Amino acid sequence: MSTFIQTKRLLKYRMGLIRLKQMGLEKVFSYTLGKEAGVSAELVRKDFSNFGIKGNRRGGYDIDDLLNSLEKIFGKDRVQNVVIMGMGNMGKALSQYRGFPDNKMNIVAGFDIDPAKINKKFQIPIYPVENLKEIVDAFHVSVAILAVPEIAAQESSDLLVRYGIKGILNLAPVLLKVPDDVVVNNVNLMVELERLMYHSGVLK
Amino acid sequence: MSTFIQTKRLLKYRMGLIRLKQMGLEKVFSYTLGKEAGVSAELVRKDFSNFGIKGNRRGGYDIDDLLNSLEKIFGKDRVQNVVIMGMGNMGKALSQYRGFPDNKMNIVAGFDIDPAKINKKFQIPIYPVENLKEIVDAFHVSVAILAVPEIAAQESSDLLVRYGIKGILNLAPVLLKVPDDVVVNNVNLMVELERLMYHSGVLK
DNA sequence: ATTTTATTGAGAAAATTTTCACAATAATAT
DNA sequence: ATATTATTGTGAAAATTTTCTCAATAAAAT
Ligand SMILES: NC(=O)c1ccc[n+]([C@@H]2O[C@H](COP(=O)([O-])OP(=O)(O)OC[C@H]3O[C@@H](n4cnc5c(N)ncnc54)[C@H](O)[C@@H]3O)[C@@H](O)[C@H]2O)c1
Ligand SMILES: NC(=O)c1ccc[n+]([C@@H]2O[C@H](COP(=O)([O-])OP(=O)(O)OC[C@H]3O[C@@H](n4cnc5c(N)ncnc54)[C@H](O)[C@@H]3O)[C@@H](O)[C@H]2O)c1
Repeated sequence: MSTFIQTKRLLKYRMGLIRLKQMGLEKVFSYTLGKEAGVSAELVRKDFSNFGIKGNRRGGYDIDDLLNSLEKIFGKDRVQNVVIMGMGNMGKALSQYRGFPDNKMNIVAGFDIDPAKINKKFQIPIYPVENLKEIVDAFHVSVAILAVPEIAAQESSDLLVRYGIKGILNLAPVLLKVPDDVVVNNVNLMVELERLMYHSGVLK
Repeated sequence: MSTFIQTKRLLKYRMGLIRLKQMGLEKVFSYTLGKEAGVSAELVRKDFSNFGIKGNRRGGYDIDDLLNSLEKIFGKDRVQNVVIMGMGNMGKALSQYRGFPDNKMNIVAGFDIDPAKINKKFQIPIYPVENLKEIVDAFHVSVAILAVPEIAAQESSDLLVRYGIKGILNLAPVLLKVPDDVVVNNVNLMVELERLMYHSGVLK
């Protein structure tokens, strides 16, 4: 029913709705929102229907109602604490991203094994990995962003799992072995760039 | 036939094969590679079959042969030049990523409208956007990474398209309007983190 | 009030993706 | 040499996702 791919679209609708609302709109039709999110109108309606979200026949959907429904589904009523493992180029960039706090995702701390990276006055505090348990417990963190080098990814993942992390956004180009109750979402920017080259026909 | 989703898997196989080769292996079975890439053995075989890649019945696949086939498909015989538009946190992090040159993707330049960002001695040269055409022509660039703020994304995209870019890896959380002959690959890290939270059940 | 119109909601159909099942066959064992 | 075994390759089946269709219906027009 609620597949991995569907949630991606729902979150895109949410983004689109926020944008449309900022533009002063109050109502939206499946067709409009579909265009905003790059999806067919039928699929927009089917997605909402699957999640029990109702519109008004002929009237379209009320943007505020839709946003409320979506924000209930995606827990936007509560701030979610997140940690970053590996404060190199990627980790640092992500730690400064305004989009996260704007969306109730609060990066509480970064961790690194490199002593030179620790305690550098930064957007967020950076600790040695020894402090992981302490912070995870104190802030009730259950989600982490993994931004360590490929070679260290599995061992870092094991550490995160040991201290109770249940979701890992993995930026390292490796498949992590985790227990069944832990979810990994892999984002591989190299693969995305390679795919783009292939599909844009520049490799011919 | 060659869908968007399939290329993602092929590139994961490629990554897995490189890793297995580094570990000293010379042959691989669909089952092994599938485990490495998080895919069923049948699907591995079907994917290869669809792209006309052959193994040896009972003997499995020869890793070097497979890599050759894949590198032919993904043009790894030639270096591809890429530019980055927007040299803020994200753009800078990406410009320093070793993985790109290691995979024959050569980041030739970054562009920014902020004068303070220009010509700072950096991994790669950073130019004002006025120099875009010149660099794109000189280096025959057809693919760009877009890392400007959401508000500037469409206008930057228009500029890239005007000067002949055919593929855009878009990190900004907006859907770009581009002509039919231009391909956009959207990577939205916020959506990926939100999705992870949803699917790891931490929002309940 | 009644008719017309635009849009949702959902079941059915189509398309796509994944798995199943097994014949073909190459390597190994007897 | 022959039999056994493991693995590929691929059509067929199953599952999933997307599109098609159209009845239901709320808003707007008459
Ligand atoms: N930089 C990019 O643009 C980019 C793009 C795509 C993917 N990635 C991937 O993201 C990951 C991070 O890339 P990066 O460029 O930030 O690398 P980086 O080398 O700049 O940073 C890695 C950081 O991790 C730390 N680290 C190493 N081992 C650790 C451990 N066991 N525990 C905690 N910290 C540890 C290092 O000290 C360093 O600070 C890599 O896996 C890379 O492949 C990066
Ligand atoms: N930083 C992150 O971790 C992160 C994560 C996810 C998504 N993103 C997205 O990536 C994009 C870049 O994020 P960032 O954090 O690097 O932002 P940033 O503000 O650090 O950098 C943006 C850069 O773009 C430049 N710029 C602005 N308008 C421009 C224009 N018209 N032409 C050329 N350059 C221009 C700015 O001068 C700045 O240097 C944003 O769209 C953001 O939403 C960033």
